[in-house]
Formats: sequence, C-alpha cells, structure tokens
Amino acid sequence: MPRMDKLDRETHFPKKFASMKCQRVKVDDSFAPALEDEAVEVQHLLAEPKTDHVSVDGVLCLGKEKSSKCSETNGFSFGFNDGMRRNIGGLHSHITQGPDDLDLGVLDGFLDEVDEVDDIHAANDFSGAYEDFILDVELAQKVSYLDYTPRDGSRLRNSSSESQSPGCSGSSNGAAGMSELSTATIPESESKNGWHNKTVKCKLRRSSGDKWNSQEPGEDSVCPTSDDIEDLDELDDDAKPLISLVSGKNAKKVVQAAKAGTSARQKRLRKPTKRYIEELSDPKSKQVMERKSDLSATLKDKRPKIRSHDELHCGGALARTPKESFSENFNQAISKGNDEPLHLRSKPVSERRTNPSFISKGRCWSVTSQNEPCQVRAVKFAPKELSLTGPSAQAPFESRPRRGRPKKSLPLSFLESEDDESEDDCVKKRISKKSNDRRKHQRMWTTPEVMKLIDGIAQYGTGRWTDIKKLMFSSTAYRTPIDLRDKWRNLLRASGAQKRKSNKKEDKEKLKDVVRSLPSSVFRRVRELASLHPYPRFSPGGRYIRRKN
DNA sequence: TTTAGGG
DNA sequence: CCCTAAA
Repeated sequence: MPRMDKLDRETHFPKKFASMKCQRVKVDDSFAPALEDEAVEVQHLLAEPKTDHVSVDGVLCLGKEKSSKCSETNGFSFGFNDGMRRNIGGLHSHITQGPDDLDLGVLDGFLDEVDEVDDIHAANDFSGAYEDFILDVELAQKVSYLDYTPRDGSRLRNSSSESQSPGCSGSSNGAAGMSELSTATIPESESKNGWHNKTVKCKLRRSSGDKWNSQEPGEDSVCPTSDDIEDLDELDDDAKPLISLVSGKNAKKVVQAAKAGTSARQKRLRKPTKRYIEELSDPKSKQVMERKSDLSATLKDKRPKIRSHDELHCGGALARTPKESFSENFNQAISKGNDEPLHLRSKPVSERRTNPSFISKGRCWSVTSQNEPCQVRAVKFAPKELSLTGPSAQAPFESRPRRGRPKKSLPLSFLESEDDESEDDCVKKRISKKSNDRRKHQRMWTTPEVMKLIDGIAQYGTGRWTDIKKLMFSSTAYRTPIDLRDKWRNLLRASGAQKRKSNKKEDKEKLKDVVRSLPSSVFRRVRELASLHPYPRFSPGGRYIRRKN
C-alpha cells in the first residue's frame, strides 16, 4: 500500500476518532470518565470492520484456523477479560507508584508468566488471526494512549461501520477488518511499548494481589533478591544501545546494531530487514516467506539486511511468519494485557497447562464482549507515568526460545517494530527503551517445587535429571532437567552440604536469601541427599562416586 | 540428546 | 539462567 504522507494522516485521524466517540459514548463510565474517550477508541478500533483493503493475511488465517483455533482463542479472550476485571480495582493505587515501589518478586512472577504464554501458544499454534488482533490492539493503543500524531490514519476511515464482536464464528468480516487495521498500523515501537508499560502495572497488580497471597507459608518469605534488582538494571542498560539506534531513521543502523549487539536478547529483538518485509508483503509470497524464515533460521548469523521502510506498512501484517514471529507478537499482546487471561496467569503454570478448560471455554473470541469496558479501561490506565517509570517496570513481552532446545537460529521475531521511519523519535526513544530489552526469564523456585526436586533426587539420585524432570515435573514445562540440576547445585551450596568456594560476600548473601526462603527441613533433606547422592560425582577427596541406581 | 561444569 | 564440551 502506498504510504501516506504525514500531513494526510494527521488530518484523517482526528476525524475518525471523533466519529468513533460519538458512536460509542456509552461504554461504561463507572470508571475514570476521563479515560472513556480513549477507551472508546480502543474498543472501536478493535471492532473495526473490514474495509476495502482486505488483507490477504487475515483471510488466509481465517480460512485455516477453523474451529479448533476458535476455541483456543476463546479461552484467552475470556480469561483476559475476566482477569482484567479483577485487576482494575487495584490499578489506581498503583499508577502513581514509582518503579522502586514495585515488588520485584512479583515482577519476576509476571515475567515468568510471559513465558508460559509462549508455551500455550506453542501448544495451540495460533496464527495469523491473532496476530492481526494483536496488531490491532497495538494500533488502538497507539492512538489512544500516545500523544503523538498517529499515522496512517486515513486507513481507518471506515470506522462507522461497526461490526460487533468479530468472533471466530463470525464471518470473515471481523478478521478481515482486523487484519486491515493491522496492516495500517504496523507495530511501531511506540505503541508497543506504550502497551507494554501499561500492562506491566496491571499484571503486577494482579500478581501481588493474588499470587502472593495464595502462596504457601514457606513462600511468603521469598523475597526479591538482589539478583532481581540487578536484572532489572541490566534491562535498562541493554536497552540503551538499541534505543538510540532505533530512534535513528534507517533500518540499516538497526540491523548493524543488531549484528554488533553483544546480547543475544538484542539479537532476537532485531527488526526485520526491509527486504524481508517487502517480500513478505507480497500476498502471494506467503510460502516464500515461510521458506525464507526457515532459511534465516538456518543461517545463524547471516541475517538479511535491508533498508527501505516504505513497504513496511504492507508487510507488517503479512510479514509475520507462522511461528516465531507470531509467538512473539502473541506474547507481546499478552504482556500488554490486552487479551491476556490474567486469572490464568496468576495460576501456577502447572495448573494452567493441565487444565484444558482454559483453551476451550466455549466462548467466542470477541473483542466487544461485555467485558470489554474493563479491558479498555485497564489499558487506559496505563498511565503515562508508566512509561516514565524506568527500568524496574520493564518486562519482556517476548518469550525466550522454547525451553529445552534453545534454537540457535535467529527467531524472526524482530518483526516487532519494523517501522523505523517514524518521525517522533522522542516518543519512540523513550518508549522503545522498555520494549527492547529482555529480562532473563527466571522463574522463582517455590518451596513445593524444591521439595519435589528433593524427592526426585532421593528417588533417582543425582545425574538423572531428565528422569526426575519427567516424573516430578512433568506438569511444569518451564523446569528443564538442567534447571533441576542447577537448582540442586544451588541447594547444595546453600545448605552448606558442599564446600563453598565462593567466599564473596555477595554470594553468601544470595545464599542466605535462599536459605531464608526455604524451610529448614528442606535443607536438612538437602544435606542428607547430598551425602547420599553426591552431586559432583567426585567427592571432595577427588574420588569418583558411583551413582546409585 | 543428555550430563557436567563453568560463566 | 546460559553456554559449551563431552559422552
């Protein structure tokens, strides 16, 4: 699609929104009336019916997905609404809170949850339709939240024709409309980030209210460690290099930066090259792009380099490749709090994974459901302060590569923010800062988990981590055998069952934290097992110890 | 692929 | 938690 010049866009947008507001004035104002406008806008955008530009992407997806996918979607949407609702109550109080006030532990939990979403995605293989939705959301967000002039506004003209809840069962209309929107939108780092920031709050809130309270006594004592803090700081730092680059107008720089980037995380975030996008933008080339993605995945370090950005608009929606990119987007959306089933999130992963009901709730994925007001509002709440909250509020919206087999290949996820040409560098800089960094996806070990681990070791001894994983942690996908082993290593150190070679204060402190958070009984067992199943198979004396079993 | 070990 | 070497 031809790119609109700025002027054009600017003039069109306001109109559109003005009309939108009129149409939906009723949306539920029980909450912060001032926010209503934006809320309405968002809502409307989400419901945006198709326009003349039917994105091929959307159509394809719709056709392919069929019923199975629908049910999956339903689960999410429903869950999200539900969660949001619960969430909203607490938002106010947190909005003004500074980043430092956030409970890091909670944040940690939230971050972990992002990963889980990824898992879910993997299981269900969501595709295009969701992407579109997500993109939509992003657009909506951009428009309603950010105070800079929206672009491509002209493409949103058809807002007058409302199509309620483009559910999965609905005609291709809804989906098409969404994809249309997304095409116009093209994730800009700003919008994305804006969302991101906002949702972090929401989630944090949710987590703190629910998760923590429901924890076991032993876990209550688990406090954020200095590690957490450090990580957060790191995030900020990591983001910096990218920020400046992203703000630059040419994608080239970004690409270079990505190349030069030392952090793997940054690499993953890398934006799609122009050429790549262009190719993908061609409706016919869907297969081509798939192939391409595979190729790029294969070529570890050889990433496509491109430059032009004009095609990005078209490419955006289409460019999303099946898996990786989508998963990322999906997660993004999730982290943005848009469609995320918060109630699911707050649950232990194991529960979620095992409970099929959440993916087949029987509800339709409808953006305009009764729950919507909540959604919108929640979004709304993402106070600007959030974007100012700094590093600690940051959270990754991207999940790490699937556990277990970390793919060396570069995920095509860099599609995230392909639009570089943006003029509003300021906004972008500020916000992109947050989106571009990733936090280590760490999941706190809970006491029950530790106990399970210990049981497993008692049964199998050390060295059979896969077995332990399978038997004791079959329901928790996020714990890999390696994780188990690492945890055991840590436990040994913490329990003093192992000679501690690190005499650094820092390390000791950390260990102390661990000890504090776990019941002493646990450590007793650890010590027992340590003598029974020596971990380093070489005893302190240097003698090899045969594994029992 | 899994384990072990180092970072 | 991540990565790599070795088995």
